[in-house]
Amino acid sequence: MPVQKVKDSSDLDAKVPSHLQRTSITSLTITSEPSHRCVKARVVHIGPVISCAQKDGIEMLRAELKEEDPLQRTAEHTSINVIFFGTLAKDFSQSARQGDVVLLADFTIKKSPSFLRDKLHPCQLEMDGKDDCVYVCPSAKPSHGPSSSEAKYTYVPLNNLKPKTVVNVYGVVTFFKQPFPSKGSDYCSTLKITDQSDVKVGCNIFSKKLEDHPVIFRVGDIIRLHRFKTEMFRDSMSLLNTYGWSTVTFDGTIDSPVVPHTSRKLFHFGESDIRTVQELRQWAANQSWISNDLTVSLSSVKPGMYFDLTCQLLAKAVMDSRCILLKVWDGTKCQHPLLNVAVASDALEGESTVAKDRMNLTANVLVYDNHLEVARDLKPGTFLCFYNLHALLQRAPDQLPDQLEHLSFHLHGGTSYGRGLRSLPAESPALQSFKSVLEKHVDLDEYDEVNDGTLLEIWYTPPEAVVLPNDDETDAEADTGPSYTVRTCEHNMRRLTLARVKRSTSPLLCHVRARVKKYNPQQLYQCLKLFCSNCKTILSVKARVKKTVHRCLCHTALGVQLMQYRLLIQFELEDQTDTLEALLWENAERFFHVSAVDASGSQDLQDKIQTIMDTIQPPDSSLEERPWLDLCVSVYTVKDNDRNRVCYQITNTEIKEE
DNA sequence: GGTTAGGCTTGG
Repeated sequence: MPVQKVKDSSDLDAKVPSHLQRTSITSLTITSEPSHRCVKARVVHIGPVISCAQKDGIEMLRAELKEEDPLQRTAEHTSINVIFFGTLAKDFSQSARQGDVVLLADFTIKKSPSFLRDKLHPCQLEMDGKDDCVYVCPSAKPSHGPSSSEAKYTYVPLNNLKPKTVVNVYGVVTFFKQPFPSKGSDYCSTLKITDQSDVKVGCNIFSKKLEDHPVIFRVGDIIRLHRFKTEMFRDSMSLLNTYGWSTVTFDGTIDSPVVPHTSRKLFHFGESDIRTVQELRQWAANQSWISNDLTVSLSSVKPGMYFDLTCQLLAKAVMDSRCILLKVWDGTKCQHPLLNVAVASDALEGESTVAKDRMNLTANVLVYDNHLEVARDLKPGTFLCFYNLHALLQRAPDQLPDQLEHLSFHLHGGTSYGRGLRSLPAESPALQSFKSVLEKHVDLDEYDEVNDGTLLEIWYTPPEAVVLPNDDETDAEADTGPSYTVRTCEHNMRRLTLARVKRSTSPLLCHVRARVKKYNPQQLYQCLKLFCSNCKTILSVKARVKKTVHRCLCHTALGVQLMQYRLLIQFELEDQTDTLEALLWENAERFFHVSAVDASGSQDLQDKIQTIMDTIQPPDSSLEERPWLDLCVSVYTVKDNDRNRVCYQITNTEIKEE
């Protein structure tokens, strides 16, 4: 069945076959039974028809749909990808436009392979065209508000405003501040707008409710104001919201769908609004102030600059009561070395940025004072925009005076020059070009990076170590009972307590007797890693990823690198005196008598590792019930953000096999 | 039934 067009959104509802139940995008899961369901949603993006090499050259098209149900619009996962195959792809490409509302049924639900990257929806819909049902309602017929009885709203051009009147106006935003707390009881939005009359009018909006403030992403966005009061201020006309006020905003991009944004459940929106928005877009595109775009990518940022940055949040950490660190990237490489702000891994929320740090892709943004209110609620993965971000050269701690200074980013306190930040919805038109840049980094995303950034920094093979001479403070109290492990080294040393090991200086090789308090990762399949011996990148292996090559991160001339399977476990050891975190890395295969590459393909070998771990640390066991382990431990130092850091690694030790 | 802000940088 080809794609069918209908005239009105209500006609779509009439097309719903009686046996089908309308489902919200939000509630779709991989286990949803699709045969009785249909979705109605707005098309926010249509990709090109492409030929899919993996599927015998069949044509396919990706479209992005957004929830239309107003009750669901604030929920999570309101947007979803739909893949059309075969003739349906071509049909859809010819029949549907961005902004149209579509009704889909008889789709299949698959896991979305791009979810980690686009954060849209864990599932995607697939339609192969055989019996599928696709209805399209063009956006020229608005789906909001009364469609038949168009109420008459009069919009006053900005050069015709008279003082002390209540008016409706349309304008293009030339300046804006994100809502900020006023000294009174409300949040305040401050903007300046203009129209074809070229008169600029200041506008203040006061409301206690943040969600009622207009959502403005950039200069050039278009805003409609209803019931605003005019008043003279410093010889110019200005506008202030008054009883019954409302605002609706639109993206300013020419030829993008005219999609109204407002928190109001009911609002008027008709053909004339679409025309007005299109005319304002056309006019503004030729104005000099619109090309004065402050949006800059990391690749072109210069020291000292104030600029707007569209980016994605990778990780965050509270620094103190007046400062939050946001680690972000925009997929472009900065020309200046970027400052890395060191944070304890347990204070960091979000993914490890170590691989991106190494490629000079991670910008560390320090967000201060009044901006904390917004920054606090941001979740890693969110797309966001900083306004009036300040790029500053800074010396890293411990950095020598003759070394290159690093670029840091500060969102200073206050709202001067529109300083602020806000999250962007994943389908925002402001993000479309940005997302295509991120696509180029898909090779980074195909793997989960190791969650704990501290592990990544400790890939070094421990250096040749000093063997500590005999020491009086051996662990006399330690159980002299059997050990579950055996040391394979030939050092003849007495044991040290963990407390003594911690006080020692590196490099050092020593023997300890300890129990395992806990270990990471708890899900043992996650201990299997892919390791690039060239650039020292460690990647987690997802079960379905079979690729063992990657684009090497430090030596681009070497190109694609083969990665090796490795095992990596972090132990927390304990004896009577202290606890100690020690890695099992270089010695892991010998420790378990299992090769990592074999384990990658064998459930039996993975089970063997699990059995060993269950013996070392029986589930739900008390510390006393756990066996003692005789271990040889290497104490060594790594550079961690220009600081020396002492690490411990289990070496020369194997599990005893009966 | 109506204060707040009414753009205009810089510290950390």
